[in-house]
Amino acid sequence: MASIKDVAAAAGVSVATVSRVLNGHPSVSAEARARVRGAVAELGYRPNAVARSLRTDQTHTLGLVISDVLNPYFTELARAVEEEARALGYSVIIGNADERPELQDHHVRNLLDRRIDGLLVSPTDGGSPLMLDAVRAGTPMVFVDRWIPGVDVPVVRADGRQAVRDLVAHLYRLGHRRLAIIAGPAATTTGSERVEAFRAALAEYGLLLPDAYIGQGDFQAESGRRVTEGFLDLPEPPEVVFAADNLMALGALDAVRARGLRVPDDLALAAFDDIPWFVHTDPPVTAIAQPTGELGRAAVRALVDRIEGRTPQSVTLPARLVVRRSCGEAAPAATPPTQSPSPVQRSTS
Amino acid sequence: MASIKDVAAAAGVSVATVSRVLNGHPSVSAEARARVRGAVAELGYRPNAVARSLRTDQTHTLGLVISDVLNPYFTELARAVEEEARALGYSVIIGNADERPELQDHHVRNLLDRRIDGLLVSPTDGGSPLMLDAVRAGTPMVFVDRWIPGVDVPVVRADGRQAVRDLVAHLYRLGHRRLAIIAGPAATTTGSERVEAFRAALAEYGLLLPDAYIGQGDFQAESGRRVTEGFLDLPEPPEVVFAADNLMALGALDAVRARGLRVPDDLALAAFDDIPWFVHTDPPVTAIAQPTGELGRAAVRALVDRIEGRTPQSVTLPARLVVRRSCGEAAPAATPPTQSPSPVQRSTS
DNA sequence: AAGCGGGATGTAATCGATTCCACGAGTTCC
DNA sequence: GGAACTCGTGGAATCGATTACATCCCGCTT
Repeated sequence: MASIKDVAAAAGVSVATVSRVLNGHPSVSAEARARVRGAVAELGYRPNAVARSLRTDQTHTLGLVISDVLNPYFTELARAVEEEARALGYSVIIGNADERPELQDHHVRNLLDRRIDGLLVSPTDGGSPLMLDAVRAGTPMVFVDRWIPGVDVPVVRADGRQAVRDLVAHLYRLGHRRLAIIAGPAATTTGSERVEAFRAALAEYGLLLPDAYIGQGDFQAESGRRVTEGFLDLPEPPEVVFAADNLMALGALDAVRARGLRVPDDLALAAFDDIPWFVHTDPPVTAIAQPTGELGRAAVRALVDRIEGRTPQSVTLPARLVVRRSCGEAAPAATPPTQSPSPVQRSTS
Repeated sequence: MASIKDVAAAAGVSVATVSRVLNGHPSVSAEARARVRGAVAELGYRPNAVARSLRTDQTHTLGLVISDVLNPYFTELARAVEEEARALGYSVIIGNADERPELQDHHVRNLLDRRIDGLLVSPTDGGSPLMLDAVRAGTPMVFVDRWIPGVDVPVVRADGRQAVRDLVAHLYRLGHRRLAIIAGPAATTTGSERVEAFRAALAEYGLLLPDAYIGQGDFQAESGRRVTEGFLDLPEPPEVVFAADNLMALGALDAVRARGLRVPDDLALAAFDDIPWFVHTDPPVTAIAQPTGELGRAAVRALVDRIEGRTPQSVTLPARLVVRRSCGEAAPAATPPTQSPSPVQRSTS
């Protein structure tokens, strides 16, 4: 592969001049510039990004460590991140932690070794020493979706509290009183926060969230199935389960169906994270939608601000409730069969 | 950040010795080895992958350019690729082409600039000069899922012909005679092949595939919707639509539902690519499942073989039909409600 | 005792870029 | 006319690793 030396030789100039042409440095004669351009085209020369990075100590690359690529929420996030990064002149390397802390560490280490300019993380746990060291060492970092308390890193996330309150209002109105939740890992902020928001919303209606109605999941479909089976085996099963993410909701659907029961008649279902498929499941699933794309873009902007010496801002955006049919019909009104009439907000996807 | 020089200084040896310890070179005394190890630990030293790559001309990185991250098929593929690569000591950089040739070129160029060791591509089109040049220049490359005819690059893919034949047999048995297809872009192999396989299978039953029953899609949901609407507006609409990928099937579902019609009564539906959600849609969707994980792993093995000087093999694995309820019930037998009795193969997911 | 072999180590070249500094030629200004 | 500048250019140092080659030392053979 042609190097800058070959170009210099072909153009009859020094490598310094070639470099100047390539980087748009003003102090090059029009004639030299033309000769270099010609040589570049002729040789099909492309600068070696590895060499350039070594010299400049910049890779123009962002690392993104997400918890699970198979989760549509995270792929949508990843897509938005990549788009915004590209627009700002950065590439993105994605690491999939698969909800496993040791895999997360593997990717963080790998990305750090590659000297990425900054790191976007949605932590699967309370934070390994590795990540904390990186922060302390000054690696530009931003948390997306989940974060680690007590660490001085900007956080870009959605606040679901109001939406959870709307959800509980919706459920209460439909007559449900025994409400259960499939929680995410307590080590994640999204895991514990969603339970607390749910509990607080229930309290407003004088309802309690007994321990038996808190199932411990891990954000994967299988755990949703397992927890739901546990709920159904209870002497007094809940009337509703609220899954803290879309994959556990999928597992819950599996479990209900495997018993020959039906949603919402035998058990109502709601989920955190809205995805396109929820419109077409049987029944369509009521969900809390995050502004995923906006979150991804805001996170990139914050990280790039930090990298380029500006002051990054934490960002919190509201999530919103999207009512469908998985919790029961509010009123048998004359609406299209896809959507349910909603006092709160109507599904539009 | 500490460099090899700092380690050398701290350990009281030369950088050459440090390098030898790091790379497991035998000719280092136990004592020097221990001192270097100590210095490495104390300084928290990590080798700079950028510098190492420049010198060795190896990045231990694979590029993966996929057509669409939002398509669950490709995320599953990406996940398998990353896993296998990691097991073999490589990292993966994913580029999302979003079915747009110019974006694909952007990512190929970017990956090449980064001097990745090899490239895994699922081309969105017939192949840009850039990609063809890269092949000619000797960049190790393997095509996954889709490929470019006439280019000497190993291909790892699924053969859906038998499964399509099984699907048509299934449809014929259910009494359907007017079958339509939502095709992918003709520039992609999967786009044209699936149409041909479908046409050939129809021919075995003496059925024709008229032009009006071939809708031109682009593997995105929106095109599935548009094409399906076109089908429904025909004087003689088809009884079945076969979507060439899962996203177009989602669009087709949208279109049918928007008209207040029902699957399979008003229009039956089948899709290429099976995904977990198809079990829970209303109705569950009959699909052709590819051995996605196996494809991803085989592709990585082929690419790494090529990179490490062995001879890579093309691989073709069979796809299989998974019958659910979206084409109608074969026979009202006493089976669980989730699954339909199938003469061919039963859904197990 | 001289010579040889081999293990441990260091010196320095190298990968492909960027960039500081020096130099020569041409301008401008007094 | 000469000092001071500007502009275009090239030489060479540098980033952080790897590795060929040279050197030194120790022990063994003949």
